[in-house]
Amino acid sequence: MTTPTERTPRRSDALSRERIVQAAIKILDADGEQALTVRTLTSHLATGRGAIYHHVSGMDDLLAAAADDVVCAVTEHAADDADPSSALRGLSLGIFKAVDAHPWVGAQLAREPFQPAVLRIWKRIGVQLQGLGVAGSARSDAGAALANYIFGSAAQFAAGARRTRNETERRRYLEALAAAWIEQDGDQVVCEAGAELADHDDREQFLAGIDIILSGIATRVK
Amino acid sequence: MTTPTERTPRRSDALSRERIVQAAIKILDADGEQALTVRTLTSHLATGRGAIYHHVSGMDDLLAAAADDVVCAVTEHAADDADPSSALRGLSLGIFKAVDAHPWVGAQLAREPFQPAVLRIWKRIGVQLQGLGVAGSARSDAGAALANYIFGSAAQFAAGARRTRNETERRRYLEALAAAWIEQDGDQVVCEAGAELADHDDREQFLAGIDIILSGIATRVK
DNA sequence: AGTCACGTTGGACCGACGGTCCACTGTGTC
DNA sequence: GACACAGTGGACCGTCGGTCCAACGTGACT
Repeated sequence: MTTPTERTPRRSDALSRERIVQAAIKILDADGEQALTVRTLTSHLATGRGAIYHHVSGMDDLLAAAADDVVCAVTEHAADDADPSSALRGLSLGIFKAVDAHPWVGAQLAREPFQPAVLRIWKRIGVQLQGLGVAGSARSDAGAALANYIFGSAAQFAAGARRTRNETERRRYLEALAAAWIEQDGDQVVCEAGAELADHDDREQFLAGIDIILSGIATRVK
Repeated sequence: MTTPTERTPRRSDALSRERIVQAAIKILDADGEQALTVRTLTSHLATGRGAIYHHVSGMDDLLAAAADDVVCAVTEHAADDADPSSALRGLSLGIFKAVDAHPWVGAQLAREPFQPAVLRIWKRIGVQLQGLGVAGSARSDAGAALANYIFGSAAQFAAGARRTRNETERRRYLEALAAAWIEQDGDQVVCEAGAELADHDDREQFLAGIDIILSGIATRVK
């Protein structure tokens, strides 16, 4: 018979949602996305399968929570004092660094539109756009342009990082790719793009894209 | 003993890579991404499992080929005669329609950076940017801005379509989502964004984003 | 016309996955 | 000291992608 008295939450050590999420992040960072299974997780936590499902509803929930944890660290520390454009650049760079350090976050951001991590980013963008004087549906449009560009880029970086783990491996991979690409399509544009592929810097290119979008927004707010 | 003579490719009917890809597209369109398994595929084709792997290296290969088939129809029919900006808008709209009709393509485009379908899009964008007078690393930057925005948007649409299959269901879902969002964060920006969420038109917003990026590119080419 | 090599087929089989279920345990409450 | 129950962990389930291999039948060669 359930008494109407307060139920104490029992002991606070041992398993908890927070500990599970942290363990998941550790596995994801160390061995990548495909390494995170319920089995590896339970073995890291030295527990059984069922216990985990008392704190987390499933893999989707866990991945969303892990991504939110990483993104939260970025958005919280984002500077508000700078002017809105700088703040948006800073936010973007922060997300880039986070995805660079945790490639699985990039894939996760593109996977599910209304997960906490994504909403967090939308909100930060929205606040800064307001500071920029953009409002109404123009703000939605501008926010979507920035957010979807960021998510798209993040997904591409994540997929790239999944293939190559260090810089020389990456360069070799891109060169081979460009060569194969040029071979099967000798178009001039393809040749030029292939030539630049191996040389380009992901970070610089990503930030250049942010600047392009900010310029485009600026031309409409006047 | 392998004779040095030409080997004829045997009969041309029966199973083929093309037939397998078409069957996969039919399944993906009818029942979504998670419905495409090697088992459903073999049952649709009335064959066994091993036969499929003689024509397709695995699920990744199959999904990439299916996406390429859809994207190819878009890029081939894209108009070249219009001015570059219109051509880029037309290409974007074509991709939007394709993703709208085949949501799984959106998820696939964001999954793997150097699959054929993605390269096809990159190339079309590159060609039109050249027509716009953008060259060198500026073209890479501008192309990345457009492409990653498109891929990010496509992934978000795909995920949205995965949840809701008709318009009223979609509206109800978005309204519930906006309400939940506003409830847990009463910020003014969040409230306004939530209010606009249910009303906005994906297609218009997507095209507005393209225009923003094109404006941004235009300010740099002068 | 007879033989035979080999590309093709399809089903048995494998290990691993996410998730459910339930008997047990150890703790805080009465 | 007895009890109730949140928390735990391992057995178990169905399904997945992928491999393997014996059987088949076509087209090429003699």
